[in-house]
Amino acid sequence: MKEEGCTENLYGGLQVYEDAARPFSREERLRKIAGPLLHWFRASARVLPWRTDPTPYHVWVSEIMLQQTRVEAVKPYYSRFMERLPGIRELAEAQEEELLKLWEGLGYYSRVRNMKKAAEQVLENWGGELPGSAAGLQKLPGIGSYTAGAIASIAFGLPEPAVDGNVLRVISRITASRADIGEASTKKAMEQELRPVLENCGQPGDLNQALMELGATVCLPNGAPCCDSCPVSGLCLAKRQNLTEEIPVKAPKKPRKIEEKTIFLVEWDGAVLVQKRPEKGLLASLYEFPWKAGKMTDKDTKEQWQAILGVPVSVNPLGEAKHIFTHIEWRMTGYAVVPESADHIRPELGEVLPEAPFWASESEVRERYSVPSALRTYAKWIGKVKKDKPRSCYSAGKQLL
DNA sequence: AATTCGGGGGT
DNA sequence: ACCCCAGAATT
Repeated sequence: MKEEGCTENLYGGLQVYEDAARPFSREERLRKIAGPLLHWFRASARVLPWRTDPTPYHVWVSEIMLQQTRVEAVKPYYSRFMERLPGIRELAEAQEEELLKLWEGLGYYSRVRNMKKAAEQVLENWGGELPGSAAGLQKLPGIGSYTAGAIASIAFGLPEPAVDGNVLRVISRITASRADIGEASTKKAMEQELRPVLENCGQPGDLNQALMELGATVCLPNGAPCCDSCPVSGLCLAKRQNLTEEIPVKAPKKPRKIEEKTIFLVEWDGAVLVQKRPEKGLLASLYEFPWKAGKMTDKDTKEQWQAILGVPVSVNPLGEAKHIFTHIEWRMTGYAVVPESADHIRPELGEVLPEAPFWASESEVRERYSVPSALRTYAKWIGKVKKDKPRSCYSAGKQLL
């Protein structure tokens, strides 16, 4: 019977079985997965942009982008990034604003800020080349135990573990471990267990990638593995004991905080008001539209902006939007605000608003300023709000004409 | 040991 | 809704 949600490419290569009467020890089991996994990986590895020429820089950039991010999402970002910043020096010398624009939409923006810092340190302390050891790599900002192991093994051929979410799931299932994969101690123990396996496999970079590739394409999460396609199913204790639904074990996460906000798209003469977010915290240093906590009415909005700008304004509703972060949920209400008169408009808003919003053209917002995806629903209205249209043109964020 | 960092796709 | 993702830094 075909496994639900799986493709039908059954694995027909090298497979290892064990005598049920004399099961392998935990150590033996892990040692024996290397051969089949390497064989499988060479035959079926996905072709990925960062695999064609795995220099330390290429592997580094790809691994940072891939942190908590799917391969498919990374591909276009990686290509554009490499085109613009082909080496460590270019990265170190790039402006933060341009880096954030290259990262726009990818999320976890401290990743790219840390990468610039690390590039500066590499020029300063390592002669412009990434350190060739896991310990040296891990001293750099943004490189933790996983990424250090990934670069060390893939780019330098060193037998270092690279334990990510995929590997935690794959190894937990193969060994039928019920240890909570959310615990740091579980990850640490797994890294130590994998060391001798990597030291004896001959191709540590490929084995690390094979473990991840297996997790991403075959040993899928949420109790939906494709065991018929798995090169190590004969060695997998979770499969034999029918525990693939139960393993891996992970503690539940706490609920999100809900924040209500009202977003203002203030447009005048082909420009829109934007402001820079604080340098620390959520979406640090990205650009946003002026906003206020809570859900405001159009009447409140009109009064507020007439007071701020010093001229009469018209207000059109842009509808509601929701954006879900890992730990916060924004529930937004948007309004387009358009001054009725171009005369006597207050040009410098830093005097009246602490966030100091400024006027930016539509093309500047598109090409220069990094705006978080959370605001995409409202950003797409830039340049489409015409004050000569009657307000009935807009209803619940949808253009009726 | 917990919390804080984004965003998107699959179920 | 809830899950997860080639995690790391900070508290």
